[in-house]
Amino acid sequence: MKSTEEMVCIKTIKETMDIFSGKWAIIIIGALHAGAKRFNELSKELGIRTTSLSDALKSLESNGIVTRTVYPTIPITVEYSLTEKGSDFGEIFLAINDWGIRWIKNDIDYSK
Amino acid sequence: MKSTEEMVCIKTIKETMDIFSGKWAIIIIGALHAGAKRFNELSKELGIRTTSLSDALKSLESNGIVTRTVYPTIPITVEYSLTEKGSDFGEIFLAINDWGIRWIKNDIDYSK
DNA sequence: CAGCATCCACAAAGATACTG
DNA sequence: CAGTATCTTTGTGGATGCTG
Repeated sequence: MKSTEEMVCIKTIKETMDIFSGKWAIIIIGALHAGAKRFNELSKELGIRTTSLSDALKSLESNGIVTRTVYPTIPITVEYSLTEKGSDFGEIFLAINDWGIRWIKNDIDYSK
Repeated sequence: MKSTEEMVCIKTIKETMDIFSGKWAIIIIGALHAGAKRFNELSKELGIRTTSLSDALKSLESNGIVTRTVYPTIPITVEYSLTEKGSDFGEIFLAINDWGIRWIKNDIDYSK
C-alpha cells in the first residue's frame, strides 16, 4: 500500500502516536529491533529506571507491539521481543534514525 | 543514504525524538505537509488550544522544522510552513500514517 | 487574527527501597 | 533476575481571559 496525500488521516496519526507516546516507547522498539533482549539488559543499555521500563513494556505489550517470554530458570529470565506489528514499526524507526543522521549534528558512535 | 542495523544509534534517536516529543509536533507537521497554514487554521483543524499550539510552533521553529511568515495585513496574517528539514520529516509522517492504516482498526475517513 | 499571561490538573518519569 | 511499592518531582497540556 502506498501513501498518498489523500490517504493521510489525522485521526489515524493521533491514535498511532498515542501508542508510541511517552519518552521510551520508540527507543525500546529500536533496541529490540536488533533482537530480543532481557529486562535488565534494556534497563542498562537505555539508561532507564526499572519503574519506567516496566510501565513502558506493559503498555507496548498491551498494544501488541512486544511479546514477553518467561524462561523458568533460577533466577527467572524474561525476554522481550517485537511482534510482527512491532517489527513492522521498525521501518518507521529506521526512517527516524536516518532523519536524525541527516539533520542532527552530533558525534555519532554507531556502536552505541 | 540507506539504513543498516549497524548504523542505528540510540543517541541520535533520543535527540531526534526530543524534537518531536509532545502531543502535537508530529500532528502539526502532518497538517503542514499538505501546505502552508495559518495559526487559527491549525488551531481549528487540529482541535488544539492556542497556548499549546503557540508553544509547539515555537519549539518547531527553533529546531528549524517550520518557518513563520508574517504578512502585514490588517489584521495581521501569519503563515506557517515546513522547512526543507521539516518537509524531509514528511517521509516519516507518511510511514507512521501507513503503519496506522495497516494496524489501527477504526473507521477511517480519509477526508479528515 | 494571532497570539501571551496566568493558573490549574494530571500524567509521566525519577529516586529509593524492597520482594519472589 | 525481574520486577513492585511508594513518594516526589517535573512537564505538558487544558481553561479562561486579555491585547496589539
